[in-house]
Amino acid sequence: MAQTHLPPHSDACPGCASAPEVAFARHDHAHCSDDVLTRAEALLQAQNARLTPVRRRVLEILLEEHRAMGAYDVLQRLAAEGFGNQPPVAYRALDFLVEQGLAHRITRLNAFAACMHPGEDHAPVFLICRQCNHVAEAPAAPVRAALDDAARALGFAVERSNIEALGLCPACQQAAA
Amino acid sequence: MAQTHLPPHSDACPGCASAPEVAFARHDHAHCSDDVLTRAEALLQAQNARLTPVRRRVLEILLEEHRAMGAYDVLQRLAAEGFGNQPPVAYRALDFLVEQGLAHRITRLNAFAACMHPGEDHAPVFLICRQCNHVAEAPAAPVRAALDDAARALGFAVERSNIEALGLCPACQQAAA
DNA sequence: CCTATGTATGTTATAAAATAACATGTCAAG
DNA sequence: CTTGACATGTTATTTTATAACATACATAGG
Repeated sequence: MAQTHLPPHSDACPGCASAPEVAFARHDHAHCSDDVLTRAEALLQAQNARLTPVRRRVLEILLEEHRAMGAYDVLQRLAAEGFGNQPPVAYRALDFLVEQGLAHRITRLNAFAACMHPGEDHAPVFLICRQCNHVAEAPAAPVRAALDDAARALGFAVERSNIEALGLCPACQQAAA
Repeated sequence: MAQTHLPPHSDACPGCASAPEVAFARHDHAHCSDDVLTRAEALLQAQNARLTPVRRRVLEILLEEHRAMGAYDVLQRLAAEGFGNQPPVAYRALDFLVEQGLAHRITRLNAFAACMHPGEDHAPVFLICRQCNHVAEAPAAPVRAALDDAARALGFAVERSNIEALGLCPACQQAAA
């Protein structure tokens, strides 16, 4: 996949940055969304793919909510805005976004989340708090590298990966102690 | 979780060993199953958990088939053998086995597979061939280590992880070329 | 300009996966 | 034996996902 040469999103957004202390913290992230949308448009143009109204709206919804959402949650919002109200409408848009690397599927939760680093070559690693259900996307280049090594040793060529960890986020660890 | 001090299964089973060339190869693996069952009994005793008939049979089925199976596939076999034929029967046994580390859930496939290394401290890494649908469980200590590092950097404590890679197995790569 | 073609959306219907809630059975400690 | 904890069985329903087909919409070639 063609990589763009924009600076990574995390460089520009203090809220979404991969700095340890904020990934699980609340923050105003309106401009993260704008940034991602701009990048998304550039990426899709490069792919000759179209960011149609439904697709765009789904991406916006995921960005606004800034959390993992089920397909039916997304669908409900779409329907409320005059788009189709049948499951395939949501699934098609979500699948498209995942296909294009603009969103991730979190299989453990049967849910989807906007990718905060579109266009950057990265393997998504999701940290899911079993207590509060918050999800953070962790920087994962080393994990992906280790995975590729392990796969290569078996002659297996990795195309896509899902790495999901279940555990306790910092806040819930404190609450537990 | 208490670790036993049995030698790892892979040391004893040439077929299931983590050696690169065999993980994706067919092999007679009857004795792998026996071995795993023996280990499972020991592990459960240590946990004060019971390997009841349904649970044992489910584990045997997963071992016999040596592939990822959907809950309803397992259920069908259970029903044919006189056990209950409603979904909860299968799900409960499968959930129990996962809980005890005797089976893994492969969320991408909505499927379950017997763990070939019960009792050893390991993170399961699954390599799923998108062509032939075969699944291999790869040795993954380094991947797990990288994941723990990434999580620790965010203050997140990993308890369980699912690492799944989609791609092409050696055979299907050859077929494609 | 138009119309053929591919692509996207809308809709109906159904399949597949998972769980809630409750009834029944089993087994071992007191 | 009986009580309590745990396991299984069963009914019903919810949640997630896709198949199949109809309609619209953009755009490249005539």
